[in-house]
Amino acid sequence: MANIEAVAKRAGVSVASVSRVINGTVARPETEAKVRKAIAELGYQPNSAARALKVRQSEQICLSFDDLSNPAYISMTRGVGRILSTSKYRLILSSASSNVEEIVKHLQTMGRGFADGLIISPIYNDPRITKLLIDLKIPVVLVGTLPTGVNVDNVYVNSSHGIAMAVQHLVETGRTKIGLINGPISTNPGRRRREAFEVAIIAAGMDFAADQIIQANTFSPEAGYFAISEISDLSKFDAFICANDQIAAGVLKYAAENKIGVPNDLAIIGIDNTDLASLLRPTLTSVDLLAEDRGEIAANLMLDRLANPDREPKQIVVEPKLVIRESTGKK
Amino acid sequence: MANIEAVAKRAGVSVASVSRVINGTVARPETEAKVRKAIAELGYQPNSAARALKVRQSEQICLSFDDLSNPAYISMTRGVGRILSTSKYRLILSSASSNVEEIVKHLQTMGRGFADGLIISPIYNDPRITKLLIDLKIPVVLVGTLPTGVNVDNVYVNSSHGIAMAVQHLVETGRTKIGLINGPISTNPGRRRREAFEVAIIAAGMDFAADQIIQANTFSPEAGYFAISEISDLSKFDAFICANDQIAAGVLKYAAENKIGVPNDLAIIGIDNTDLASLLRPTLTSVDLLAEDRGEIAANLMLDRLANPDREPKQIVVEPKLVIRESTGKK
DNA sequence: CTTCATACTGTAAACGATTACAGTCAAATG
DNA sequence: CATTTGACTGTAATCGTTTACAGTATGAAG
Repeated sequence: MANIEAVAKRAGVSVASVSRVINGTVARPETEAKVRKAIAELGYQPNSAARALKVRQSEQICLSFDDLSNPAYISMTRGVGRILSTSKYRLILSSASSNVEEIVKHLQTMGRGFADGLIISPIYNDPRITKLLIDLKIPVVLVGTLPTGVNVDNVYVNSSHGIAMAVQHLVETGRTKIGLINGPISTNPGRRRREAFEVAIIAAGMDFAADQIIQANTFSPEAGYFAISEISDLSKFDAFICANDQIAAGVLKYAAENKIGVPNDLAIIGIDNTDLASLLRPTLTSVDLLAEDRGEIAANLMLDRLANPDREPKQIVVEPKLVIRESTGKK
Repeated sequence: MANIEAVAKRAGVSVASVSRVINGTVARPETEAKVRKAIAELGYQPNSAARALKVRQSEQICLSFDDLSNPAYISMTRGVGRILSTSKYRLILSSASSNVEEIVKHLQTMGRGFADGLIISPIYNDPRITKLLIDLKIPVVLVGTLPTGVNVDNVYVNSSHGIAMAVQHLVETGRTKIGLINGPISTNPGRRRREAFEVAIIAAGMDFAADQIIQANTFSPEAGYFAISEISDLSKFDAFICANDQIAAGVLKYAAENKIGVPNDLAIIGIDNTDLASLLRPTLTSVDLLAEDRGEIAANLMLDRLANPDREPKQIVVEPKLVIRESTGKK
């Protein structure tokens, strides 16, 4: 593999001149020509690791989240990508899927010279990740609930408000027996949705009982389908709020297969307002948590922080929107 | 920022010993203890770029594709991730979305020391990408149609066969006026689907006319919806094969909104057999192109190539499966 | 013709790790 | 007690860049 010295020798110039040509600083046209010729002849490609080592920058920003299958994160990625593409930074994605240890190792590597910044949206509240976020020497932007002790730029959505809007909408359309089909309680979103639901139900003047909450064990359609199929007496409910659109899709599927009328017998609300919502039949009322916007905001926070490393960490909160569709028509 | 020398000094040992402790080679227990203490006190984290420079390995594999919104690529990513997680390599994703120049720059950087291998599934047949694939000094595995002149490991799916199966299935269920709602003809999949469709129609003993093919301008539900809405006389068709499930979802949406009975008036077949297929109403018959399997195969090819850099490039072909659901019931 | 500014160019020292090789020291052996 | 062995440890070279600084050549000005 050719290195810069080989190019310099072949072109009959110094390594400094080669470097300058590559990086677009001053050089006499004929010097530049010689260098470019040598580069072409040797098929030379500068070594990024060496450059990163020397200039202490990789010009990469790492975006990390846990669930690639969740369209909300894909939207977030799109938002981040849009902003970053206007900057000199490249976006690289690191999706864990596997165990926490691996993602920690991965992020550490990133933090040690392979990335200049980390945007992370962890769904599990794992102490190893918290520690990592504290120890990391590169700027971090966290999307979601900030763990205690972590003092970094943060953007989160007021999802409690979203759930309150959903409950209120159901009440207004005549529902009195509202359930929550939640995602895993071990996740941040799962925990928050549970809390918010209880608060919202009580605020709406209804009684809250623990069995109004059904746990799905992932945020997937299959889990939603299975969760509703396990309910012994469906007549106890006339509406479900689902922890995300994916779960809601599974619930709708179950309803379709079991001739449960939606919205007549059962109103369904999803969360995230992903593309799915308008494709399903009936179309799905959903609380838009503005994942793409949050991605954009996170990326902007990162760029701002990179340009201005010493400013105080900021917290930005996004207000959700309720998008009403067919799945919550009047009873 | 602490470096290895600072740790060595603090621990009262040499840099070599520190390095050995970090990398798990021989060291006396008390030496190791001193080093670990110093590392902890200084919050030292080894610099990955320096390591990558010296050992000429980043232990990262880059997966690159053009359309993050397409669930098929997400499945592929899952397949790649599953295999890679059993190896020492980390997976990093690079999704272009933006212009070709940027992705080329990104991939070049990867190829220059930030990644040890590149798995790429390009949908556009751009000469700059072709050139990149030829010039790149790291192993490449290409998923999809191999451009001429590129001689790398390759996995592709026999999508023509998939389309032939779809046509045949439609014929068997009594359809005689079959259309193709294709994706952009400027993409590899778009071009191949068009060709395969024509061949399959003729092979089925029917006449082929150019106006049987409708172009959607992306592979998205919106594009599918728009494409079908632009057809002046829908009665010319009793079945559509759609270039992917996303487009099919848009078509189904149009059908639902316009009281077109599926499958009675119109049979619909998607391609990719994504999660969407079983969530839509009616459920969607779809040609499974086994994206996840292709991802696994690509990752295995990469690992094999990394272990064995001199072997001849392999080509692996995957056979699609037709998954029949409600959207293609008998007329 | 000398002097000086201008415009490049080259030398060499980093950046932060890994590792071949040589050195040290204690215990085991003769 | 001298020698050998084995187990660590340290020195210094190296990976491929960038860049401060010094050097050189050219033309303009005096």
